Amino acid sequence: MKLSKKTDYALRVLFTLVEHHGRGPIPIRELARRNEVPKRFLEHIMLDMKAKGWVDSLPGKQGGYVLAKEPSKVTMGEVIRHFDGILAPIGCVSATHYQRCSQESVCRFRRILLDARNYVARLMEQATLASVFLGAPVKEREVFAPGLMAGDGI
Amino acid sequence: MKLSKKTDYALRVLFTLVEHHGRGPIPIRELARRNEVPKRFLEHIMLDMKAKGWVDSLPGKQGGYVLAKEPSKVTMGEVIRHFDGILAPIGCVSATHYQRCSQESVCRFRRILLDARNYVARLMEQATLASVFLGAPVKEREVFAPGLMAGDGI
DNA sequence: TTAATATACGACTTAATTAATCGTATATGA
DNA sequence: TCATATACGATTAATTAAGTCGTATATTAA
Repeated sequence: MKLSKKTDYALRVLFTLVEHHGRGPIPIRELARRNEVPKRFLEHIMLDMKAKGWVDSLPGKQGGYVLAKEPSKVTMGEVIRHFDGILAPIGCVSATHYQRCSQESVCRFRRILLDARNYVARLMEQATLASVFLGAPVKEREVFAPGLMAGDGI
Repeated sequence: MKLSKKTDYALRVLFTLVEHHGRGPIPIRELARRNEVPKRFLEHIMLDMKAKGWVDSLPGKQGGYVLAKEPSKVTMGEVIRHFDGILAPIGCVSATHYQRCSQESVCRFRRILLDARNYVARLMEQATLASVFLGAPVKEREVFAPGLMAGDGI
């Protein structure tokens, strides 16, 4: 699950819209500036998200983009899947983009990749914009040091 | 963590060598055939793995490749990191290839990506060729159905 | 009504990465 | 000494990611 820039940008903007939810539209110019996303590139991303029904647009003066769904009704899994296509590390363990591999019956490492995909998929599918927004940004002191893992107190 | 073909091929071959460990060299031709890997492409992969000290080569008749380390001394994490460079879904939560992101202090989803990277990194770092080899191939009945997750009885 | 300010959207470009292939040199041992 | 291996740099082909550009259209505040 390598995140593309597109997905990264989309998520940044979505959380900006969540933060502003119910307080009118934000123009692309502003969304691009606040999240350090190339404006012309963001146009396509927003259009794409509008088609998915996640955001809505209002043209003209005072126009811009608003969230079209409740933050609790959109998951990170949906967003990542839409832009990157796959959550799994390899096609043969993907639920949504399964691709048969000739080695499946003898493959020794498929099981562990399945484990990885299951954890990540469950994590991302239960992560709504609302629930993730509430979990505040990671403070400096909380960040891992190399070798320090989840469960070690983070 | 999207696995490249190169990593996939490398792992396939490594497990073939684990299976054959202590019973002499296997020529590339055979490694390529058994694992459905393009032979000329595999040459580079083997060379690369030789440089890493994971395999060793014997030229001439009866030559080929053998495992150069004990299967318990090589982890899947090392192999994936070597060929794909990064285990984390994004640079800002990578321990080995950390890349600062200007949005870090305000990013809402960094925490959850860190969670994903921590689980996967720990899983792959503890997965030695030996331990993974012992966990037999996944049988058909054990494979997920869409929606069925780890912990649901798999 | 019109000028300013938005989004809409296809076409195009550029850069990077991935996944190879090819030719040839060199080492080994039966 | 010849058949059979690996060694290894050069090159290419295909795909994807990332971003730019021109222009059309909708809205509304003055």
